[in-house]
Amino acid sequence: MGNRKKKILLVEDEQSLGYLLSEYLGMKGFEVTWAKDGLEALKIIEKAVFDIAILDVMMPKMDGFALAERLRLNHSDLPFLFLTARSQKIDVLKGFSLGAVDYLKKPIDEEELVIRIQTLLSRLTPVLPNHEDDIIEIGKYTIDGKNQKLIYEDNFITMTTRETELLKMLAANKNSLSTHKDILTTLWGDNDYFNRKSLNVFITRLRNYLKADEQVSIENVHGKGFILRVSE
Amino acid sequence: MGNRKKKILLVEDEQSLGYLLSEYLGMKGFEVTWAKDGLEALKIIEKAVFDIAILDVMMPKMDGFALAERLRLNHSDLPFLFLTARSQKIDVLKGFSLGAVDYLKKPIDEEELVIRIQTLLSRLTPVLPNHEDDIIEIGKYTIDGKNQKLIYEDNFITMTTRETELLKMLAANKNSLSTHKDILTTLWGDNDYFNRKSLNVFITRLRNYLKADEQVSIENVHGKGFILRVSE
DNA sequence: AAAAAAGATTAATGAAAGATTAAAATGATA
DNA sequence: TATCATTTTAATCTTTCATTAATCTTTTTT
Repeated sequence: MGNRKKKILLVEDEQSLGYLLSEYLGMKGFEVTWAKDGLEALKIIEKAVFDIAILDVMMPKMDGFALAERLRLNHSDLPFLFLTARSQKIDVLKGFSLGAVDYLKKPIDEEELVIRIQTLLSRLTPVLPNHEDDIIEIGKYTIDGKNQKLIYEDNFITMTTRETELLKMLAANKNSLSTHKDILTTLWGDNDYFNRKSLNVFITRLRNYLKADEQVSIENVHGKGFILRVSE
Repeated sequence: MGNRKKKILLVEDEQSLGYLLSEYLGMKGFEVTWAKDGLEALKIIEKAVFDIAILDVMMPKMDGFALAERLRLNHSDLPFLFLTARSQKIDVLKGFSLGAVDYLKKPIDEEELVIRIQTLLSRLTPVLPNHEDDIIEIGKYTIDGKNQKLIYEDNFITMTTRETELLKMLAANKNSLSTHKDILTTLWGDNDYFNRKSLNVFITRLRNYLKADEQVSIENVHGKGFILRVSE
């Protein structure tokens, strides 16, 4: 049965540590793919299946948390563990709430890392059917995330990838604020002037899709972000 | 090795067609035995070994299907092909499920018949195992995975291995996304640029096969994969 | 109330993905 | 080895979609 090489996605911006870890883990019989930042990781993950991901928390642009959030949205079945230099309680909690399965503080003890990975992999193996349906109900709408459909009564619209991600993110905390910053770092990987403009375009498009049910609307909080409002 | 004359059992009640075919096939180097009905065929088959049988579906007393069933029971290694004037979907499917290797509609094109017999004889040598039926219904189509046939009303297409695998995979989760990644890793074993191009070619071919029933279509989800949609 | 900032809307653009057809390579058979 | 079916690669055309741009509206600040 599961005797193939386990695949690890390592996301680490720091050259020396990344190299060290990928070499060491490779030596230990894992198949390691090393991504230098969150965006690269997302691209890689579209093309291959991994058993576990190791994420550095501190990275430029899309940090470990933002990446984890993104992973939760699209690849909810991939377990991950965090590497962190910081070690405040708040960070740890946030990580676990995002679905982290473990936490390791830098400097890394390579042997311990391998042991943790192995126990995690063995523990997690039977947890495969975590492959939720990815369905969210919003008023009279149903968001089918997997198929990128927005279903209303007997009809459906095929949404683009960005539209789907954005709507899912808004829906995930409906009736409460999704800040520009959160949305942009999670979905775009970077919070700048142009991406914010882009976000506005998508908000307009979603509003269009959602206008059949007047119980549902996307509300702007000036200077802060957006709220997907569902009154019932 | 097999350079002896191939033996054909022709079961055909109609005098003129039976005569014509046995003469023609004899001329083409086959050794033909002509039985005028199912019962006679059974008697003959007790005494001699044949390479292939050609059965008319419409015969008095024991029709082609009944005979095929009987052959299955006693001589499961004898491949047969049907001749039929009728051409309802149920017939075609029933024939394949009985183990038919091909189907020919009357009026018979003798040359085509010879070609089909020859290819069947060469192809069928190792095909003995009579495993599961492997039948999937998609709209008005029936996918016969075992025989790699796509059946639509009175017609069928013989698909290639890849075509069949791909269609089966799409059909296995119809109306829901099959990602590039899944398809390519499962069917091609590797998810790269060229295989994806190859996949596109097969999608085009399948779309062609499927265009007779407009309830059935293969939908693209940009950047993600394909959905075999069946609207009903 | 005027000016400035943020947001909304519609349209234009360019790069990437997909579709299609044909040609070449591969692999099995005779 | 030549042949035939099948798959892959190539070349070309079309569509899709995120972004950018341009313009208009609303909100906030002064």
